[in-house]
Amino acid sequence: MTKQNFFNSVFEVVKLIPYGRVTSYGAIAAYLGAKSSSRMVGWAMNASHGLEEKIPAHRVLNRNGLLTGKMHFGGNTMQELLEKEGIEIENDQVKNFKTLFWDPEKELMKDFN
DNA sequence: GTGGTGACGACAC
DNA sequence: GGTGTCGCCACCA
Repeated sequence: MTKQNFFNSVFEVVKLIPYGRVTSYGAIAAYLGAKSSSRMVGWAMNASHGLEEKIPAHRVLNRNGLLTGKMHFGGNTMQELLEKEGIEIENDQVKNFKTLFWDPEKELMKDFN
């Protein structure tokens, strides 16, 4: 629980995203208590590039389930990774996003109970 | 210390 | 409903 920095906390949450599930920047931001600062989540993802830790940033999408950051993965890497996990992508957007959506606050709180 | 920037979100038009 | 604008806060130059 090295909550040294904001984006470090983001990594902790992102790494908790289960296989074949996705979440949104806003959800993570809200979990960290800064839903208004969803940009910071994306900024944290930017830092995940050079990290040794394997951050499944491809599972983090924007509020619409759109693969906003696929360009940062390089081409369609992000989409291929999601499809490899059984997630259907259509027009750079996750199908059944509402179903595959993984809310950290909800899921983690359920785990505590 | 100040200013600019950003893988977003919400609201206004 | 699509587009434009503001806000939000951490990080870098």
